[in-house]
Amino acid sequence: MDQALTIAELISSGKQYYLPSVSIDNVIFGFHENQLKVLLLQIRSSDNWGLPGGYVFKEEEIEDAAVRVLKSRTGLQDLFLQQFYVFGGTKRVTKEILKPVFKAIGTELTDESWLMNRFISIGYYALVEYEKVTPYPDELSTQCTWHDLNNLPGLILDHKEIIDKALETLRIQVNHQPIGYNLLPDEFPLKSLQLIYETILGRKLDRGNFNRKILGYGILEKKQKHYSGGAHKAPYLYSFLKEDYFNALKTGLKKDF
Amino acid sequence: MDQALTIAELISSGKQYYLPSVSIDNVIFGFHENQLKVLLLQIRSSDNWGLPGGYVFKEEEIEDAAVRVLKSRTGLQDLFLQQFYVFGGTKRVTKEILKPVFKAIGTELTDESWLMNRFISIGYYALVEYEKVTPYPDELSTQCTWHDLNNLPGLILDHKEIIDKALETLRIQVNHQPIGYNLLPDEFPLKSLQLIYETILGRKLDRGNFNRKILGYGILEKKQKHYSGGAHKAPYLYSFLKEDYFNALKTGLKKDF
DNA sequence: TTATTATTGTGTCATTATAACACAATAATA
DNA sequence: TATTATTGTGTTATAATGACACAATAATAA
Repeated sequence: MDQALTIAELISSGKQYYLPSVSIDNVIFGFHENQLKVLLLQIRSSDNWGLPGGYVFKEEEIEDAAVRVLKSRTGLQDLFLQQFYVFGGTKRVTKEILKPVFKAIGTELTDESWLMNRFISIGYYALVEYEKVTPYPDELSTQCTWHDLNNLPGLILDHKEIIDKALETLRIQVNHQPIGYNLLPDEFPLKSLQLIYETILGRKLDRGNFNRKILGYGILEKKQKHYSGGAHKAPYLYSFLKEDYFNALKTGLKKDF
Repeated sequence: MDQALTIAELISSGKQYYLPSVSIDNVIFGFHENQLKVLLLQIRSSDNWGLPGGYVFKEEEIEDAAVRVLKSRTGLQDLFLQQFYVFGGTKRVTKEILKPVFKAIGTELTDESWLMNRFISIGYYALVEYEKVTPYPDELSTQCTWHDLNNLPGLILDHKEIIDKALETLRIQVNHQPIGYNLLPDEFPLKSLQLIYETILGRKLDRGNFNRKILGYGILEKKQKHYSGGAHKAPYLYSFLKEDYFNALKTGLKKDF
């Protein structure tokens, strides 16, 4: 699942290039139309979707592998991937799922293929600015598109569980991660940031209290007004003061305990 | 590194039993004499110490493997292991470290041994009640003892990094983990719980404020007084109300954001 | 031109949480 | 009986939180 290898090569001789038993799955979150989205690939020959994942070269750092895999399967690059969990179930990969996929691209996968072995999968997540992304699918997939978190399609293997775990991790680490920094454009209204926090935390926040609190951290800079075209008062735009933001995150936006 | 296999078998035919490329390392925290401790094995033939780790059987769930490995290397069982990170560096295992270890137990390890391959290691941590533990070392180790976190001996591979990461994870998740539940005996004075929080958070807490706060969560039950023998007032002992405690942890002891 | 609508920026206020310190009570020892 | 160390609890100032209020203001409709 790397650009350097064709599918045929992957099947026939992937074993000699890749680290056995280890795979990567990336959960990419985006924010658009006031909703948190996740990037999925439609598996060729099926109605099922999957996360952009792949394998690790024998002499490659796993983080580098996560970055490379994501680029080759979706075209995305220059984003901050964060490892969050390992999915190690013995029943993760089944031939019922893999065989039709490879058949659809004109290749036969035998029971003896190294791809049919057990793989544990290292989960990475990233938050990306939706507008900056033009994902394109690889050979194995027919589509690469954003999906609403509340309305996911059928997912292969344990990918639903992986997405849920990524979101849970994000929730627990909400005060230690640069939530809005990567999900929003350079300039944005406070309401957008509030909606992201509400989605991640799974509850409504009071607008006034949210504004005062987030501004109180001293990590935002007020910019010009934004005339949205709606029949209402125009909000000010803000941008992150990157240095102050990352300094504040070191100890957490709110102290623990 | 399992009881069913001898060291000789591990070297000669481990490859056919174990999942390639994947290993486990356990960080076991204990609390004794008002200090947070970590359990280490002294590597035979050296002054270096290491975490109790091992390998995963081909058809074994990784969590089961973590439990089995810990039992076989230290004798510990019935504790709650929590996965926290994967260490995937390409340079983790070096022959300079492994060879002398196996030589010391009378076995030669060649460059071609499967043990010399690259392994990524899945980190698990557990909090255990110090008094309930009688660790004993396995064949590869001369000692299995507790070490003060502030005074660690020389550690092999990236085990220092693994311990640091475990502690950092614990710190971030402090409001979502049953911190004291596993580290303390059934009944304990509030001061002991306070010291654990102070160690994990790395700062002093005010006694009065801590008492009021922790009691305010309604997760502790007051028991009889404990006459310690010291020249001072005797503290009350407390025990956790297990059900209430775990319910409170679901949303976190303190709400995020 | 004026009224209507939706949303913004900011204000208020009661409640709760936090931090820092105070002090009497009390086991054991001198 | 005095001393010592530590406990349970109290006080007070400051800060954070949650719930709601209301005038200001873009765009649209009357």
